[in-house]
Amino acid sequence: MTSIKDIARLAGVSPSTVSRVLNEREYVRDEVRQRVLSIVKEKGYVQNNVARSMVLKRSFTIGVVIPHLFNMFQRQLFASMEFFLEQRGYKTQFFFIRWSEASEQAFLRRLKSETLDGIIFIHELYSPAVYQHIQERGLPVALCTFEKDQFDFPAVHIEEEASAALATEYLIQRGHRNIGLITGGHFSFGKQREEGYRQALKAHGIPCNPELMVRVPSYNPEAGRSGMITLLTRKLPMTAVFAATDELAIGAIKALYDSGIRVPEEVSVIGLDDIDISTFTTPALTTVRQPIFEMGKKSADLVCDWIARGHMQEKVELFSTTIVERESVRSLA
Amino acid sequence: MTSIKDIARLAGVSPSTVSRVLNEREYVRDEVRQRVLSIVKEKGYVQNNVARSMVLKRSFTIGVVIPHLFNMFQRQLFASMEFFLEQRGYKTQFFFIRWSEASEQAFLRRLKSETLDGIIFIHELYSPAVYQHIQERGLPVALCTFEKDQFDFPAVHIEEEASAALATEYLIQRGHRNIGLITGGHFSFGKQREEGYRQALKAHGIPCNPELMVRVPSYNPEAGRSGMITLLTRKLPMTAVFAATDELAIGAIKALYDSGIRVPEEVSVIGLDDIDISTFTTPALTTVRQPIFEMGKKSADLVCDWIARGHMQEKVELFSTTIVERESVRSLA
DNA sequence: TTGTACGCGTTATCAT
DNA sequence: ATGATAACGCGTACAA
Repeated sequence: MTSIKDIARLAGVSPSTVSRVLNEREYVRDEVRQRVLSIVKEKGYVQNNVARSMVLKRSFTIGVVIPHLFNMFQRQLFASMEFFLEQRGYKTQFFFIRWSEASEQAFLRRLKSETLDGIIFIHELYSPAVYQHIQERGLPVALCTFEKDQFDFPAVHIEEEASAALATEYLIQRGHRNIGLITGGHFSFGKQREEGYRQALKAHGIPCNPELMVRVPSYNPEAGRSGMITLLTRKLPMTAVFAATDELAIGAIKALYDSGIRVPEEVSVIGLDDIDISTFTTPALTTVRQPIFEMGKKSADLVCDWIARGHMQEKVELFSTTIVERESVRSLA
Repeated sequence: MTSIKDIARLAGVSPSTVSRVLNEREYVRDEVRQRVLSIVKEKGYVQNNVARSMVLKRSFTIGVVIPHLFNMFQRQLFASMEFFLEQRGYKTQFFFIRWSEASEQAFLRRLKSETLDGIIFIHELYSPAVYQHIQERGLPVALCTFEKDQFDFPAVHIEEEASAALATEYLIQRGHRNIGLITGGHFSFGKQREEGYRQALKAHGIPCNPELMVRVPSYNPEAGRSGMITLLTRKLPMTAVFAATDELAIGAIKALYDSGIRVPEEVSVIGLDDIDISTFTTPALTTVRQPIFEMGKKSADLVCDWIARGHMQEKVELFSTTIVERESVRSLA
């Protein structure tokens, strides 16, 4: 590969001058600049990033931590991040984490050996070791979709409880009283959304029936299906279900369909997230919209601004959510 | 950050010795090795990858090129790749490409400045410049889901035409004669699948009606919906539709549902890919299964073996496909 | 078995 | 305005 020295030699200047031209530094005689540039172009020379980040101690790379089996919501989130990160001149390096202590350990090792300029988490880690390392290293960071109270990291997410309450309330206002819940045990938001559901019920004087609630081990359609089957076998009166995520809702609708129960005529279903595919389910899913795109942008901004200014700014950025009315909820008028 | 020199000093040895210990090189006195190792552990020292790849001219990183708005099929594919790549000790670096000449150019520039050990394409580029660069550089490469005849690169994909013919044939065998097609114009596979559809029709003496075929600009559900609407407005007799991808099929089913046409009672729909979500549509999608997981593994193997052996091995790995019978196709008995 | 010296490609500092 | 030199952290000949 041709290096900066080759270019310097061919242009009859020193490597420093070439470097100055390439990085648009200081004053270089225009004639010299043109000469260098033309040779660069002719030779198709490009700076070696490895060498650059070695001396600069920067990699122009932001890490994004995401579950290995990321769902469609996270997929949209990180597409958004990658977009804005690139706009600001950063590359994105993904770290896929599996659901195990070992995987988190391995990640920490990798993190230490990597030269990152910043990092964004779309995935809540359990072991605090990683967060500790980041804090000690002073690495610019942003948490997306959750918070970590023990650490003073900026976070962007929605008002989880209020959003879940919004969904539940929507059901209540349409006359539903026997409302099921499908949520997950992992991650903060699963419990927070359950809490929102409880609050909405309570606010309307509806008793909270534990038999109407299930916690599934994951947040994907398969889990939603099994959760709904569980609810169904309990044979309780139930006219509506709030699924803590859209993917859960999709699985729930499927279970209903397989049992010959019509949605929304017999049972209404509402989700939370508003992922792309929710427009395309039959019936189309009524849900609560997280501003995914904006949240991705905000996360990117948080980290990039931190890097640019040299210090952290805001602590928490809360996004509000809105109901998206489609076809999966019926009014019990 | 603590460097190899710090460890050396603390252990009372030279940096080279530490390096030898870390890389399990040659003979190092066991006592010395233990001492070094314990200090490494104590200090939580990890090698600096940037410096390593600078001197080694290797990065232990495989690039994966993927469309910026990758679909669920590609998502599963690259999850599989990342899994196997990691198993073989490689990191994965993603390159998201947008649908434009400029994006491909930008990618080429990045590619040149990056130190990659190999690269996998899940996305067909138009400009040959990138392929040329890779060939000249002798970079180990694998193409996944397509081939590039002009270049001698190993490729893994399914028998596109045969698979499309399989889907069409499945419809024909169930008594369908007026079979619509929704496919896309971009990428080789769109045309190949169209060709398979034509062949199957021809093999059964069914005339190919251009009015029954639409080409949409993308392969996602939204495109599938608009494609189906187009077909519907032509008001031709049509009892079944072959959608070139599952996502297209999902959109097509949606359009049918919105028009009050029941699937499969009035119109049958078959897809191709068998992505995860296809189990959860209503009705569940009958489709042709690509062995996504295995294809991801094979792509990873192709590149890793090339690196290990120093030269390319197989040229093309063809995977066969199978029908997955679910609920979206009806027999016209 | 271990240490010394050099080089990888680049940028920053300091001369000139 | 430009060049020489050192430095980044590591691996590897080669010397000891």
